[in-house]
Amino acid sequence: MKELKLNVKCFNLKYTLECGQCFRWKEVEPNTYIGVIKDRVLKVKQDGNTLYIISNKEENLEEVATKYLGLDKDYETLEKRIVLADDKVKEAVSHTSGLRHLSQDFFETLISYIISANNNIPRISKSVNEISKRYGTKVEFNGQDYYLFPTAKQLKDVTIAEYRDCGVGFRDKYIYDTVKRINEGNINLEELKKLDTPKLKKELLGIMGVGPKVADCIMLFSCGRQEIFPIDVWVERIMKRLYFNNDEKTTKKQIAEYADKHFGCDGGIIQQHLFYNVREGTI
DNA sequence: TGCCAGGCCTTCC
DNA sequence: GGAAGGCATGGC
Repeated sequence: MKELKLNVKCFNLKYTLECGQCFRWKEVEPNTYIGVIKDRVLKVKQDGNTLYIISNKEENLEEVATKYLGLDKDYETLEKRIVLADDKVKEAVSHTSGLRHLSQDFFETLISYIISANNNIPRISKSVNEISKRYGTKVEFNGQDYYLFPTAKQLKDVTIAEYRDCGVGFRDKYIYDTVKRINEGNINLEELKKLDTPKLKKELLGIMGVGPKVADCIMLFSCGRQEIFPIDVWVERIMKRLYFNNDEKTTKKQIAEYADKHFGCDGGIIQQHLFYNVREGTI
């Protein structure tokens, strides 16, 4: 098995994989993670400015890993720019420098974030893994079995009750309906991805179980819309504390407007730093 | 035990 | 258009 070695700058594997944007990575040794992405298993280790990557599938590995991990983007310039936003952002970024957005699969992200509604990260992770194990393609890596996230086609005959058995709770019917519509051609993800952001959001909001926050996460994490600033309970809390004098009456709309005005096209990554830090208790 | 989690849907004004 | 209530389930 050939090992890919990549030189990186302004990249932190731990922050990138543990910031809550993805659900299928597991730390197996210090600074070493195994995860399943669209079509393969990756084992990634970071040692300083070097990433060591092996996979069950070596075809296009460098290209796939580079794109997935966001290594084709200039985060040095980005971070230098976002810390100028204000001292609160600067403080947050000082704890989590090197955190990047991944470029994740659209369908997997859609289903995962439908599951995320009023849920917690460990349980989301558990459900996504269970769906993969039951319905996804099995692949072998280092003598162990892993499962790709299933395609819509592979989920064609799955019933609402079977989703429920995967631990998704009341979101079972939303997943069922979404998969059904995709398989009927009623929703075409490839076409959606080409839409401009307002149109894309409108289409996503037409999917059962997808509201404003879930739509935002999908657009940010799998459609490359970097300016999107998702507001969940954690971000709402920290934004109120940092920018609205802890005023309980502050609305999500006010927070969204503030983020748009002050963070602009960098809203997405700033949100991610705030989210990670507030959960860790570092801001 | 009761509250909370990367909220959304339905119902009712 | 906005407010209130319900919702599965595991962790604390």
